[in-house]
Amino acid sequence: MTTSATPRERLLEAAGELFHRDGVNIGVDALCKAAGVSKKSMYQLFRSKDELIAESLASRGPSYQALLHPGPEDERPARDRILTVFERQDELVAQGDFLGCPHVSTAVELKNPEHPGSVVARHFKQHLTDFFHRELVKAGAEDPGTLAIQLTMIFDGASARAVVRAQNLGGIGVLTAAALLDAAGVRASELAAQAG
Amino acid sequence: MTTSATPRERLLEAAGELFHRDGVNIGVDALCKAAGVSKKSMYQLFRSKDELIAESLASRGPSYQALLHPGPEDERPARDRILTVFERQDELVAQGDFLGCPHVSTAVELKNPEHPGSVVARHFKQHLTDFFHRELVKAGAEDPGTLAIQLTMIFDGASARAVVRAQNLGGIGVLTAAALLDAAGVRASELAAQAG
DNA sequence: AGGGTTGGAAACCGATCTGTTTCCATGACT
DNA sequence: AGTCATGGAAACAGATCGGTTTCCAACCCT
Repeated sequence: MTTSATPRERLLEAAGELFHRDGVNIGVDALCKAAGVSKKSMYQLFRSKDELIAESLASRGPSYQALLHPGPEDERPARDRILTVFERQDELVAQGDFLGCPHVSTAVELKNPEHPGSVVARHFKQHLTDFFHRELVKAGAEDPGTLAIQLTMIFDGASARAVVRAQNLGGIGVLTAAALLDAAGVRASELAAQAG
Repeated sequence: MTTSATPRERLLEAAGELFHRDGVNIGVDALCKAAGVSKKSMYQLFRSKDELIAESLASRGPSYQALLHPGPEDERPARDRILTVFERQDELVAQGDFLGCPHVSTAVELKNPEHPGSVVARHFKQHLTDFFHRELVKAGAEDPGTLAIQLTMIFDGASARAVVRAQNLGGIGVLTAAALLDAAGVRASELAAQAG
């Protein structure tokens, strides 16, 4: 029985997992059953299924981000902090239970870019790009704006490969991100140029 | 009325479009209505909706490929032929009616990698990788296998950006692919080393 | 013109969808 | 102990799902 935490938390947790595993077309009945919450309660806590989609995606954002990003206690150079994201992603893919980035998958399934869930997905991608951008500025990269977008693109490309189960060379994301950083002059030996 | 071509062709055409635009969860009724074909005929021509998904995806593969790949009459160096794929993709994205790679979207929605539609998607991605590989071998690249996969990954990453409507720098795919080719020594000035 | 095949329109099946409602068991507060 | 709010179980509504079947109009060939 899943009777810990509040009904709202249980719903967000179950929704986050089931929407990702089975797609956003999973029924509300199955969702509520998994959460141990009645439909009545669900519709008191959320206006609609669409709102639950968006809120569950948003609620899992921080933990997903924490899983990928290096913490502030990691004081290695920006280049290593950036590559950490791709290393962690590769680990998830290697574990075999990686179903693609939940935000991208949800946006793909929803189709409508105005859907609240698509908006959340877009914001999450922006957060990732912003992280890359901050680190690239620290590293003194020449065009951090473009490079940050390129890195995000590689991240999503690596996700897509996992989804279609394309032949996977382990570490292809790290390898490609590193190649781009090299090309941009953000080398391993580069000193972090703090502007603080 | 859509009464040209055979019912089978009309179905494949409508299915290819509607599955892509509305997702694979669109109903068989809507599909048949769009194709001007009865459900009875549909189920005489295809064993199930799942088979129709796979066959419509497969049937649109060649034209999608022709849209992206340079033809054999394009005798420019391999590097240019490779970049053509990304240029054409950028054009599609810029037109605004780009909903992501149909193969990746379908695989994302189906979840099950054993689904016949997912198998078709995987094969399509392999074809793209194979094209890159052939060109890279022609260009004498050092590690064509890895680089071909990296290019495919960039292709899918660029698709994902379009789907989530992330901030789009025009030509980010071309730019990134070119950077990778540069890093691998497949330069614009490189002479094609035909092994024929 | 007449016989036979093709294929569309639509009813039908049971299951499931989102969302609402009713009913009742439980637990907290006084 | 008695009142009251919380929330789960489940029936319900109307629509739609994938898939099957019936019926009939339109065409083919001789």
